[in-house]
Amino acid sequence: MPVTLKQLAARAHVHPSTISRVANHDPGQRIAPVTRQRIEELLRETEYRPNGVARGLKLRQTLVLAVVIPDITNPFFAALFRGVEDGASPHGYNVLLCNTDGSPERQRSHLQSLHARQVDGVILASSFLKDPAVRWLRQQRIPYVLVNRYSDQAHDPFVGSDDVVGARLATAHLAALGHERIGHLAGKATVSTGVLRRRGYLAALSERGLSTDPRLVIESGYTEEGGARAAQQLLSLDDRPTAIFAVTDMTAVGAFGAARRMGLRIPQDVAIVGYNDIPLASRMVPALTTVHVPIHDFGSAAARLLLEQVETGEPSRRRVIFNPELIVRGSTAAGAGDEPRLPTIGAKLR
Amino acid sequence: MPVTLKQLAARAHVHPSTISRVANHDPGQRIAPVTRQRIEELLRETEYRPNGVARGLKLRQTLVLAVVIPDITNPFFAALFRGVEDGASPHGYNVLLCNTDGSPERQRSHLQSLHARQVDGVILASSFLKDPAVRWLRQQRIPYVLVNRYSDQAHDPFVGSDDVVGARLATAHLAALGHERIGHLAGKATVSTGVLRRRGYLAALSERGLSTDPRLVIESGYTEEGGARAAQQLLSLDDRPTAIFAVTDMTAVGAFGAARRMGLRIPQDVAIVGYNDIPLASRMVPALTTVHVPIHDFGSAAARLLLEQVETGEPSRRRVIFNPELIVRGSTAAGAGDEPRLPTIGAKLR
DNA sequence: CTGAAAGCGCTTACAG
DNA sequence: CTGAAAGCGCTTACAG
Repeated sequence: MPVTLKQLAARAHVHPSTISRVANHDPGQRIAPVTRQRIEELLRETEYRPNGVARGLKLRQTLVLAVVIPDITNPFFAALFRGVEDGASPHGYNVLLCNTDGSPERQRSHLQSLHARQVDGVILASSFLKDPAVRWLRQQRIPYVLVNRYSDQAHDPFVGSDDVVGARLATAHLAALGHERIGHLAGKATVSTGVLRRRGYLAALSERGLSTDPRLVIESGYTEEGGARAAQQLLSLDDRPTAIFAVTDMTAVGAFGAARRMGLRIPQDVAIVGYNDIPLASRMVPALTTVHVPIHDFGSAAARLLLEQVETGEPSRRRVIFNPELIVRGSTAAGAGDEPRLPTIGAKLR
Repeated sequence: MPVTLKQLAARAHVHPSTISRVANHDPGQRIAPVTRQRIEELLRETEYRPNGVARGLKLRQTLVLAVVIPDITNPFFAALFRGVEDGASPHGYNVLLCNTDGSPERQRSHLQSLHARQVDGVILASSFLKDPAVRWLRQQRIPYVLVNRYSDQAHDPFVGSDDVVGARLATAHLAALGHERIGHLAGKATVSTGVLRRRGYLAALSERGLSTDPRLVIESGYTEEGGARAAQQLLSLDDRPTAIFAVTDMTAVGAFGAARRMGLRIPQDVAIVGYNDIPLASRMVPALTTVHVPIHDFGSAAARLLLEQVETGEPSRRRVIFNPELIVRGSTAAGAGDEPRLPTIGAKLR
């Protein structure tokens, strides 16, 4: 049992409130230098640290934040979490991590549990479009920030990038390489990134005058397995696409695997572009062309937006939008990868 | 503001304690079925959830655990965390995540902060040999479990695998392939995995009658960058090793990069073995031969050991040791990789 | 300058 | 069966 104020007070022959005052360096009250010194000595000696739970109850502030994500084993969310912790930790906050696996029920139950625990705020990276859970957060006046995925356009504090722009960049790049049949491993229709990246993909196609064959768009969700499954389907078409834009790097990884299993070469038989630029992307062979977004910055910006609200006590609608940036690597440009020793077999592109 | 017991009591015209009793389904006390029904209805209607902070103060139990690790962006720790959450969450616990980046100071300060917050227990995967922070945990009677790295042999509750056995497996495999100059990217001398895996490596060499050239052992630490640096050094030797055993998969990833940059082929010019079998290992090209350990199980077993202590109130010295298992892939056996379409250039091994 | 009290929201032993 | 009280460990407005 850690030492308590009352015990310290008994030892110092003063009232607990006096100890509390010097422990908190209370600036308003002036304490007699002699007693202050005596108490400070005692504090140091006993390594007194106020009980955070009691403090939280009294002050209505727990100094705990929560990050709610689909899955921490997805490198995107690991980098995001680091950003949050790096942003919040210097301000004295600890951060709870909750994985939902993309399930609205788990998200909901986590949020309720976090609320009961009186966390000071939550960063939500797993929200759905028109997510009732987000409305609930708003209504409960729990400070929150949405990251990467939004729920109601412009209604929530948000950190992310312009997904339409990013997806257009990716797709236009493939078109510029001469691809005419470009497939899309689509995110979910219930998630903003799914809808917007699909929209960007379609926009780029029509800007280039390319037809938009609906059979070339298959929902993959956001997992490697989903990407593999959808890519396999796409690449089994009679007139299969020569290029694929995957909604995330992880689904692109799945597509890599599927292509390999089908004996297709990347990028010669099928070019692949991902989204996010997770650390894994540049290490793949061939390295993955992708849309770079500053993941760590997403996290730290979200922490900043959240702490702002916590400290002012005012909800915010601020949005921080980063610019997506295309990174061309070997998975779309034969020979441009980081695998110079592999013989280039001659691109088929026109 | 969530609804409180007092408010509910006013609405139901009963004493707060009565509400508390039915909310907690207090089995000892019997409540009049009529009032119970009325109150249950009210509870449902208001979605009452007891304030966890107040409850924590009274019950001296916060239902919060903490996981302290070097870095969540290392896939090993992400999988470990999932194991912990999956093990603890069904029991009503939330889990704080703290990254130390391998710094004893950060570890120490996180631990103190967690203690002040009265977390119910901590899972520590970043401990050093004879770690004073671990002794401090013991002395403060904070329930804890060490994972993967131990501090004082057999003195702490621990979940992990036999690192000497695993390292011997890896090294013996290389020797069996005919390698005679086998390098080692070593962990730190201050960390159990570093010491034990180095020991296993040396044991395997001497069992095979191979000389142990000290220049072939270079400390890489546990990061990709460290692995790249150390591998580069190793591979620059006049009589460079033909095989490398890396203390972890992440350092092996660094070694891959270094080898590539030096124009060396894997496995023909240099064979590489890692440790842990993170998801990335099987996706590399060539796929990484490594020592498999059940990372997710590490986490859930640690959660189990921790909750055991929390619930009994007794510290434990139980140890859960999993068997490491060698997984042979393309990085040591030319042609055995998952990249069948790459031309095999002819192995140099005798 | 310091003490004493109230109160954050809960649980539970004690009465009745 | 239910109420009233005490107390978990803190902070802070109020006295003096």
